[in-house]
Amino acid sequence: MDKLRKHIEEITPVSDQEFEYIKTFFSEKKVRKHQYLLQDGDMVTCEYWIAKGIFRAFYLDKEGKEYIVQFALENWWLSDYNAFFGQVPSNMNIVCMEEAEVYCLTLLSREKLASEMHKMEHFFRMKLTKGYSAQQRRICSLLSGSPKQRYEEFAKMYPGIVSKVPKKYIAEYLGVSRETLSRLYSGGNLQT
Amino acid sequence: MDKLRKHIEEITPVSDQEFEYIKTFFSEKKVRKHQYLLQDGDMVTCEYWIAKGIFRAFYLDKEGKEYIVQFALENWWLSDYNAFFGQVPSNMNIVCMEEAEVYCLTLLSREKLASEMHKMEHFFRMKLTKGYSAQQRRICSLLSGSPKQRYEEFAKMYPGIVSKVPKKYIAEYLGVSRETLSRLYSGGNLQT
DNA sequence: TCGAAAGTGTGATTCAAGTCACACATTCTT
DNA sequence: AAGAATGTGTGACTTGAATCACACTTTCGA
Repeated sequence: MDKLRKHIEEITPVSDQEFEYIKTFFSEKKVRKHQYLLQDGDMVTCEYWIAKGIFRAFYLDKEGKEYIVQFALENWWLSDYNAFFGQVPSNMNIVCMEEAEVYCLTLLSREKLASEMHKMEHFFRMKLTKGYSAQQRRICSLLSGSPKQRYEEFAKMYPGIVSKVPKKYIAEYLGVSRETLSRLYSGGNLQT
Repeated sequence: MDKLRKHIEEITPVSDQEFEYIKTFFSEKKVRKHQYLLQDGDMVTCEYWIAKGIFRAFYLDKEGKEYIVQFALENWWLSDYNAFFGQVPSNMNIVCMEEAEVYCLTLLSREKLASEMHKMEHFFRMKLTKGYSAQQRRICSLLSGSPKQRYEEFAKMYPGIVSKVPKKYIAEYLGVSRETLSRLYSGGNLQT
């Protein structure tokens, strides 16, 4: 749990005592490759903080095609926030892609923690702020960029992901076909 | 300012006294059609709450093509949050499309307000939460939807915008060409 | 350790949407 | 009230990316 504390203290310091209390809101969970953390249609009880591992969050259209909404690595928060905050059934799936360990926080715990400790409310707000910004950049990139630009931008931003997950998922994240993505850096003038 | 109070009280009640204090953080501003609230390259000093009017927030690529990141109507918050939170020069433009009145809140004021009043921190977090969810839905729609689906979804979600702004901006928001959008509901099987 | 499954590159073909071009309608502006 | 600017529909043409198809490679699981 030390890593979680460090993560929180990137935003706001907490005393030993405070952290002891914060800890009680989380529960630990180990997840193996291919295991679902969340499935289509489930109620979303928790959000997850990833201590270790890689996940992808995607949803399926009627034809069963996958679209990746988010990757998540160590130190990231992850859930279907639409469903989590709105307390409606999820339409997303979250799957483990690499042996993982996560801490779970229910919505109730989250809100309790936020209301009892101003600094945790602040922490969550700052995290949300950063996420909001990142999403806005992604929207810009989806709207304007050619597949090539999108890929380059993504590769620059998240080199760790590019090297660790199969290309086809990157393609799904970028909104291009696997083949097109492949042609981008083989035929194309792109350094891996 | 009564409307602002009402807006805040949708999330959390505030006493007369508290609201008097909150008010001091905002400054009022009138904006006319075509006027820029924010321009490419500016430092972003404020975020804005719209008491009245319509805005569009867009950015321009190297070729000068416009991409709409967000529309904003009455009761919405608006800024280039990337630049605002990160305190870097904006790469967005915000233009008034209909006679408006806004309240301005600087980053400093915002953070001061949030740190002094837990309930305002909560308020901002809740707003951010909603915005985050909405963006996530938009990302899904951009990734998966055909132009037609995207348009239908948008029209359903924001009927007020569809009826009030020129189609070409809707097209820019959806990431399709003006012509394609036009063909969607003339040739196409789509009710206006 | 061997067969199956998953990941990847590349060609051929198709097609949806972008681009260009123009006519007409609507609304600003002075 | 007239002319300019803006908004909108529609045709013809072009094109970039999706799709389909297949070979080869790597990884995984029993």
